[in-house]
Amino acid sequence: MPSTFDANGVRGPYPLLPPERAADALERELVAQWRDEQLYEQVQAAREGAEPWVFYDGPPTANGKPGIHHVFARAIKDLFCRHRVMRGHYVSRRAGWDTHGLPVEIEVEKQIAREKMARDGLTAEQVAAIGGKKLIEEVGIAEFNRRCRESVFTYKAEWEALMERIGHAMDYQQAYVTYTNEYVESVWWSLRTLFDRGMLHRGHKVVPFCPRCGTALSSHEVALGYQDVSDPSVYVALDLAGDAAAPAAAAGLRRRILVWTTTPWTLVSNVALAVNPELTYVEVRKKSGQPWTLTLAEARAAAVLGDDWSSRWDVLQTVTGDALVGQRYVRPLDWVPYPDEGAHEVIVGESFVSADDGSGVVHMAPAFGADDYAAGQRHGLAFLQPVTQRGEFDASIPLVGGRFVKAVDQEILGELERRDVLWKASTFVHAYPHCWRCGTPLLYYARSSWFIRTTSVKDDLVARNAAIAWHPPEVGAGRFGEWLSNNVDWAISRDRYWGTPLPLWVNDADPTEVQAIGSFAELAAASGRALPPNFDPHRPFIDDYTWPAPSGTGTMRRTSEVIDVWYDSGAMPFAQWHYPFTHPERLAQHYPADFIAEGVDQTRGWFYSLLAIATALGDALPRNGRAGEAVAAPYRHVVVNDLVLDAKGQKMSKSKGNTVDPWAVIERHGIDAVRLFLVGSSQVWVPRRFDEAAIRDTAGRFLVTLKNIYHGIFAQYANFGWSPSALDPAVAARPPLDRWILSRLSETEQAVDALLGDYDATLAVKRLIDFVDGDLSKWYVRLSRARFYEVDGADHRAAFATLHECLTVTSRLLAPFAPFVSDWLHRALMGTSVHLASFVRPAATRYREPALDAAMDEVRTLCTLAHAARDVADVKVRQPLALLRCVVPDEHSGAAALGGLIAAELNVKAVEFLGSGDALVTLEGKGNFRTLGKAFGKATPQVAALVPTLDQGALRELAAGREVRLATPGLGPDWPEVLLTPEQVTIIRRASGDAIVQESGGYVVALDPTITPALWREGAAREVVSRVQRLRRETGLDVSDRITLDIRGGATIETAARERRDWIAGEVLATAVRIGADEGADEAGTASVPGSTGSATASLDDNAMHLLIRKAGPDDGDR
RNA sequence: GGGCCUGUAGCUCAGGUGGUUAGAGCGCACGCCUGAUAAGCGUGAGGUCACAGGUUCAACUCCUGUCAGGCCCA
Repeated sequence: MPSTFDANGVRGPYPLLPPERAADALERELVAQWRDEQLYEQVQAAREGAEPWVFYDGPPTANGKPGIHHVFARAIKDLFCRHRVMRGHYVSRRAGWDTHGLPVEIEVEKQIAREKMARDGLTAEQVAAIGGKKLIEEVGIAEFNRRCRESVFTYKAEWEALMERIGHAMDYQQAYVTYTNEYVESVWWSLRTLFDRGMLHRGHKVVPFCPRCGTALSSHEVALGYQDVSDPSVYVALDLAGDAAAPAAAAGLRRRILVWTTTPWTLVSNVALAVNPELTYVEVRKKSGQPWTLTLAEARAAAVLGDDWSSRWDVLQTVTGDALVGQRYVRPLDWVPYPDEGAHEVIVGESFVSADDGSGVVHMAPAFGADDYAAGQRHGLAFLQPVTQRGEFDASIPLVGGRFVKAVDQEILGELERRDVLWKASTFVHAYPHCWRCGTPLLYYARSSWFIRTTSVKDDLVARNAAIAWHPPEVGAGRFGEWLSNNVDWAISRDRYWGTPLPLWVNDADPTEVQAIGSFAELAAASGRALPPNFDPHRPFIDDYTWPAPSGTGTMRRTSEVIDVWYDSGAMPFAQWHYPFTHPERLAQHYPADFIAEGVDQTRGWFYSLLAIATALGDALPRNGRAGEAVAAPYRHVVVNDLVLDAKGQKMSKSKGNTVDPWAVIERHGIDAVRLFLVGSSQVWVPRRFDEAAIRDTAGRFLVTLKNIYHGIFAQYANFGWSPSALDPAVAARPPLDRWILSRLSETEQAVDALLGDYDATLAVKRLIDFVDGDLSKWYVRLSRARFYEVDGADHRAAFATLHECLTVTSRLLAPFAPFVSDWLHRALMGTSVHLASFVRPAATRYREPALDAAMDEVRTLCTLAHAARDVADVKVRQPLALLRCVVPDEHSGAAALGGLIAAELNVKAVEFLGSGDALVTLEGKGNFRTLGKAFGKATPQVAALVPTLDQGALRELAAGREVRLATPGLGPDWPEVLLTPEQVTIIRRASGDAIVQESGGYVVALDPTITPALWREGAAREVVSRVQRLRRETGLDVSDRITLDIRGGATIETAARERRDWIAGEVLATAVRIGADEGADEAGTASVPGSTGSATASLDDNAMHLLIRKAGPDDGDR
């Protein structure tokens, strides 16, 4: 039965997995197989009706190629979903696509620009000068949006192919798409709900603005674009006016105040200066007697004027900031006339002014800074806005009119110099936000925008966040929590084209009259027009829907903006189900999520938009509590992963050219190894280096070991006739080694399951690798190898049954991390897909024997010491020795019962365990600081120092568990004597006698290194076997081929060989063993079949030996 | 400048309610094994646990500060 061949030429019931088989090829076959048998659908069907476990997939934008960091994030999502499925849950895994927004528009805009260059013969610079918005409006919004809709799925096929290749089990067939009418309608419903609750309002705010894209950016978008740039650092000294009482003024000196800015172009719009009322300011004059003074913060003097400033400057006056408030000054540039309203050229007090940089005096341009704008509101300052939305100065401005503000630093500086107000100009490098798509430096710019009043639910946001289990917790409590507590209203409108249109209609005669439309039906009713069958809610079509204002005057027209794409993705919990329009019960079944996982860069992105929208909507969503009533979060657990860096620890970026092509990496290592490496190398929330050498050395090696165990130990021998059957001994009847590995297996199974339940994938991987490598491969298989060479007999069956169980359970534990090789293994062993299996076995079938685990640990420690002793003795393991004596800290541990394993592993004839009472043992005492410290406090070191002085009698008492009284003369009157308990003293037993001793942590071995002539002969016989086995391999024989063997050598060798002739024959599968010339050995080289003979000469302790093997023909028969 | 994280062997990382000799893998050296073989195994050498103070009988671990790196935000 075992030597049958199947259609693929594979022998036996267990398919072979040769180590040279490339992981990539094996995985690709499984990809195809899974597709053919619709494995994902099978898995989902098998769990239909089971307790749901809800997962949300953060939708990616498919207009860029997926990178290795996507593989990382998806490996995390996938593994927890797979684990929960195998745990018995129904896990819906609906993919989604984020399809709106600037990223899409930018791509299409680039196409349009390229086409225009080609068509009109323009250069890139000429096209860029036209500006994005003009370019788009030239082709028309309808055409532009049509192309956006097309472009958004440019890389959809590649995404889907990669996701399939990496084994990301997700439903891509029914993916939700944010641009669909259903999705948009749900988003409208939510916005109308917020509008009705008074949470949607129009405001005027300073926002980060991209002049090229012509749009404001959300804070999460700003976060994406910080770059280190060199900017001007400019000090201007402005003339102070008034205050004739000042000493310098009385002395007729010109008085100036020093102001620092990094944006000289905003000086054009300067209307005020701000000082901190609490800070101390000084007015200084050069000792060399120039006719002018400077005023600045005292704390900044050294930094601005030099560390030795006090030796070169006199302080004329020291005042606090509030004394400066209200004083007048002369603005640096007078190009922009003041409006009728608002104060100007005045010093105001503001607490945000710090003494950490600059001069302690800040210039205020309310149109160009959030702080400035707020100060402008507080102090009623004038508002100068000489800059267009394209970031260019109005044409009416002298010198710089029509120029981009960031490009005219030199002109401005020159003008300041001419006007004699420039004090000092240099440059400095700092992080400045840039447009995350086009790289243009952002401007802070006051403009009108629509906001969600998230500040009104701030407490609720914080409370709901507290209900989220963050992995790691510090992201939720720190990074995210800190930020939430400083929440500002969410600016959701964008002056763009390809996005969900903001469903607000405003009366063109009275902007305070606003209507929110919450569904397509409402739109039809309000506009009095039936919607066409091919209704498209996007621009520009939606803008055609207008109607007479309900108030009687004017026309309701849609406000022109679209919404922030983060709102789209944050609305996915309900919008993916077209809530509340279709099957509203579906949302209740899928809300809230049990689990989401994304990169840390989503903290202010999707993590926030999900929470903000859910909180703002409150009880408009099912199972979401009432606003203000902290009960629920839209996701219960979130696993946050950090960046994937390159091998040198550098951030990956296209510009550095150090990005990794996932396909190439997968081809080299297989995705299983890549996934294991990404998840297992360190906690996922720590940035990790992507190092291919490390993949090979860790995950790759682990998988090779696992395949070796299956192929090299299990399958090729099991195919001689073993398969699970009733003939296999019951677990309790198997040898200790088998029971031990099964006990370790059960412990690993429980640990991995618990760790995954606790969202700790990294530790789970490490536990599993430790089991396979440390316990199964390095110990169980190595010590059991000989048991796999036969398939009959109880011991052999026990070994096969044990290893079969270990491999089967291991494949299940591995399935969430390495879904391919685990599935291959499970199918090979059980005939079924691992992904349909249960993650853990029923508790009753998990064998545990903790005492055996502990005893085996001791045995392994003793073996380590014994190996070290053999090293010291310089006797190789092949040479048998007579005796090894062992001592363990607890003489009643179970290690002694496993002495046979030590004897076999160390090749010694006998292993003895010595107890405290043994004459060969001397005891040593050592203080146990942990227990001594509790009892003796400050006297601990003195008492501990006395412990080693205890005599053998006292130590034997302690070893027997009795207390000992100890006189302590040096300890003073408080401690004339102490009572030592056994817990306070660690007893170390040392074997003594004529032996090589190794000791560690209370474990001692003593090896007798004597090699008697009888032991030498036994060693020589083993040497012969070893040489013959090597010859067999070199000759290319199969493991089951029979041979004939000729041995010739000195008398000692031949005597040793004759003594163990039958044993040698059995070990090397020899049908005949001839020893010495008198037995008529053939001469080497007479073989007729090439490759079937081999010979070798070796020497053993100066005794030469000649070996000749010959493949036995069918005629040789058994002897 | 603020928030969060990190700093342990040449490299990648564990760990510890404070307690005796701080661990693993890789790499390195030496050796073993030879029916897992373009495999397997063992032993060993490598560390003032970033630095400085403090608390304590005892600090790599707790506290404070400093330095360096990372991420996020100003």
